[in-house]
Amino acid sequence: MPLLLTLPDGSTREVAPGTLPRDVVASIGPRLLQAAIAVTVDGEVQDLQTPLRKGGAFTVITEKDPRSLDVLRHSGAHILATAVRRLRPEAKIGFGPAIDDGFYYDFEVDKPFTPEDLEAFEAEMRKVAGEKLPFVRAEVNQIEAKAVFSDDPLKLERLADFEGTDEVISTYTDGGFTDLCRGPHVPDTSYLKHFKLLHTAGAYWRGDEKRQMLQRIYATAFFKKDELDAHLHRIEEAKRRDHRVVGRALDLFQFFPVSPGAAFWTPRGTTLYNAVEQFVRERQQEHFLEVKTPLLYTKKLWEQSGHWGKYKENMFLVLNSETNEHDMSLKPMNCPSHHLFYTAHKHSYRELPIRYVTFDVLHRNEVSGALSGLTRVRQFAQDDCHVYLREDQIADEVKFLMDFILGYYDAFGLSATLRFATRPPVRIGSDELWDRAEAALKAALEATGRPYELKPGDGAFYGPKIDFDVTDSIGRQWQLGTIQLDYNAPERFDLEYVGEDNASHRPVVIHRAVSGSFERFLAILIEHFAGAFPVWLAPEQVRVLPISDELASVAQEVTTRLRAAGIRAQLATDESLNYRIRQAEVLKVPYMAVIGRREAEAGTVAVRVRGEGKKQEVISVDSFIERVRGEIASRALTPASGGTSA
RNA sequence: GCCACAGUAGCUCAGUGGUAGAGCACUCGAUUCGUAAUCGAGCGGUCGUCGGUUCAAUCCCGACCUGUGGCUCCA
Repeated sequence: MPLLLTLPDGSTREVAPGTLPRDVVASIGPRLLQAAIAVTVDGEVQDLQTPLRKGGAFTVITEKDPRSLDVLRHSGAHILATAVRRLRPEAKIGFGPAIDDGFYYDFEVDKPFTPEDLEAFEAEMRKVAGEKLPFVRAEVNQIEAKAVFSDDPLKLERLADFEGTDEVISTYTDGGFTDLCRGPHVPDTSYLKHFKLLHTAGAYWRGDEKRQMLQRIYATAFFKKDELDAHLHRIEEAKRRDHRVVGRALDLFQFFPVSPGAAFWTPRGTTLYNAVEQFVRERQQEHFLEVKTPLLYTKKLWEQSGHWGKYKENMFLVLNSETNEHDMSLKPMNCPSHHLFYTAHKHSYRELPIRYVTFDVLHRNEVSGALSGLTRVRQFAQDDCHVYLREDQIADEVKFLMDFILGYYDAFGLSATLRFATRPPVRIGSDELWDRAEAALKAALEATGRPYELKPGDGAFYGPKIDFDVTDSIGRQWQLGTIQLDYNAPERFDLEYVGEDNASHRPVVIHRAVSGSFERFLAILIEHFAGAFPVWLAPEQVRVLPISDELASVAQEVTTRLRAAGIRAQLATDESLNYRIRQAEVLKVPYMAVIGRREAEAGTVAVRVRGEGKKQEVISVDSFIERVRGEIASRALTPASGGTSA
């Protein structure tokens, strides 16, 4: 039976099964063969030397197709392994896939790799690429494969997974190096031209902390030099924006070893923190009920909520010195305390939905290796809300919360992607409850008409959720907000409302966070704006700069007026004018109000905008105040960045 | 938690087996300045902590603490 291939122009080809795509492409045109990286058959990417087994839509993938990059990078991983094996023949090979921004390869070695090793490997890779070694594909059976990889226990283990399946086992060889591999690959090693080894890291074999630690080498590769350069530049840009670096430079927060994973907010940082928190409060004023609840609870509550069983590892337990037992814990979540509030009264169906919100501090005992700046901490606060509602209100409520969340991100110039996460392997509650919860949330999500992605198995242990992944100004994604549907808590806490029928019913609970944790959200904002905050967020909004000391009293008066108008202004009289302008620029103060003799006499200020250099504007103090107040009140995203200047 | 790397003045960093330096910051003095660092002087460190090797340790070794990059986007 010949295979029928349909080309993009609608024409068809009949080829014998086992024909190589290379030959099909060559028959279309030799120039196309030169440009070809791989092909797709019926939507599946395969390389030019894997025999065709089925027909269907046939397209040629060139450098222009983003999918070709994965092929190149996967081949890059093999070339890395080839180079490592030449220099360290004893290295056992693990896995080496393409990943989002490049590729990696895992090795088992006695001596970990040093930075010098990396340089040597990279040089060797350039040699391998220069040798233009073809990637030769072979199909083998179990017995042959075992023989090929007899010295590579990790490969043998992978091989064993295929035992008893009808999976086609294939190997790829470039030069003297053979790897167990599904492909696809570029035709030969010379395709790898623009690449860089980035760093090493430890990685458990198969991600299992009980297995041995392998040495992973991370790298990246591109078809074009300018793309590689752009990528490396993005890495540099991310470093420049790193909230830990910016946070120090702008004096926003610090950490002390005496409280690992818990931030100390400086006066400037606290101002920023409060500005964000106040914004949330204002937005929640109308439809939410803010409460404050204790930080410390008895074990009994956590047993009831299920945390004691499922979440204890992450909780800070408090030792009772009398009984020598851990019978209390700092709260890692707010839900139980909100449930208590709910149960304190009888509720009518007419009251629902009820929305409790809290800004309380939470503690989670993250493992030491997981801590990282403000993005992964042990103490943090959430803009945490629990909604108690009737099942028939789910769709409206999800839409309401979703609009609330998306509007919030919008205020910071952040856009969000929606992800729907379903039941995880470790969970509480019956499958029937999960069926209902997932169906209800999905229906609500689809009723909003917004596009979303699926994350199977990624739900919370008590329910499915919608996650909001936000993209920042340099294209990185962060998971922030969440809407989680919970049918379990109402059971566990015996939550009830009285229905129209005068009978008792179970409400549903929705867990909602918008910022995720404030700590992490502020880290994201710091990086998103590169420290150049819009006026309403800026810790210091205006710096008043008299040109000489004789104008100090006028400048002081202007500063006082600005402050009286609710503007965070500071007067700077030290050193030279140039020096003070530089200080204000470095601290990314949005506005500088310069006052010389002319301004003092005319009752004006020369307004210098952060990042815009000498493009100043002389306006009256009154209109300057008006302008800044207006921008603060509207929470405008001005003055625009300036975040790209060094 | 595990692997690798790092820890020198408040910050950024240089340096050496014979108990340490720079720039900025800070203090003082001079300068009073029209848009990104005025000049000079001074202060400042048990070289993360504890132990070991050594005649001698900030440097070599070990442990600990803290931080940084990671810890399957399955061959």
